[in-house]
Amino acid sequence: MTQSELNQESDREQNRLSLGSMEDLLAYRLRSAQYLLFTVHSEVFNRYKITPGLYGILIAIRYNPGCSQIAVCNRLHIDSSAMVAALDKLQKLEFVERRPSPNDRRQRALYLTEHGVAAMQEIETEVATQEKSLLTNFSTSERTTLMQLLERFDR
Amino acid sequence: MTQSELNQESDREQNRLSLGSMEDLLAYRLRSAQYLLFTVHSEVFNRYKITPGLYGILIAIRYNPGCSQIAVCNRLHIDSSAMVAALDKLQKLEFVERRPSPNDRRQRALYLTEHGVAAMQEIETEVATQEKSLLTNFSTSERTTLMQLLERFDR
DNA sequence: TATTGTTATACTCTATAACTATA
DNA sequence: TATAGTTATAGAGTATAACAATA
Repeated sequence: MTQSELNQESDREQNRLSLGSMEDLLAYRLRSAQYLLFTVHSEVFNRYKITPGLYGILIAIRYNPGCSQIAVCNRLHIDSSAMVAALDKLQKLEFVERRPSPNDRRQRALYLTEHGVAAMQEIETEVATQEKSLLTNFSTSERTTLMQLLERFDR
Repeated sequence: MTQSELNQESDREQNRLSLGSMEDLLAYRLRSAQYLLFTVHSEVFNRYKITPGLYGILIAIRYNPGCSQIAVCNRLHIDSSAMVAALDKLQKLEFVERRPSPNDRRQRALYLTEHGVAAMQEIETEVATQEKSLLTNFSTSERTTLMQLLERFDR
């Protein structure tokens, strides 16, 4: 077996091609860390038949009961036509209600159902627990530093 | 105008519904920061008719000339059938060549074309410049801290 | 006139299964 | 038997334009 064949073998086992300068890119590091979080959380999301995107919508409604669809769209950078399909799904899962808005008859006021509230409490707890266990080898000050640095990219 | 109408008005202007506990989630902060980076880089990617995903593939090939498709798939968590379409695009853009592998006739050895090498030099420079300008209000030590913390999520 | 939500549509991304040629 | 690459296909996500109801 030649040296180049050995390298290929080792690559295959480790799944580790070099990505050169990309490994020093913030965009790559963010994507890479997010991929890990996504993988860890996906089991919970699957169990409740939602996705990270739908989870964001549920959170927005949970903390802003009665908000309009467009408000959620703007906050989460979701297209208004995509929001229709997403809410249809969440309504079918009986997590969300669309009620007529008292202020503006064009708008729908969004609310979690009782079932939605209960499910969200469970999901939020599980997600938070998973994050904590992912951060066990980070000190308290490292965690706050990381969060504070990331917050500075908000907007 | 009532107080609730004022709140709605202010929400609309600021696009700022509260996301409650989600704002303390690492997963949310990562996604949020990544969205900003994605937005900033998208103009460059559009100009070269590529996407962040295709950029990752180009980088992998650039730093591992002659690598197989499956090696890139494994490194970047891309499905092998999706890789076919991605490489078809990159070949049509004349960024990439698929050559027969000398070691294993099942494999294709991937290489950047001359045009691909030139384009990648330009793109990598622009991307790095954009990141630098995004990080202007971070001190040198803040930047290294951020990157080192994020690296610890790598696998 | 402008905005909210909807539909229709199209395009991309992703994932699965079945196939081929090679090992 | 197993692997690399391909095709076909179906599902999800995303974006655009046109529309009805309402402001």
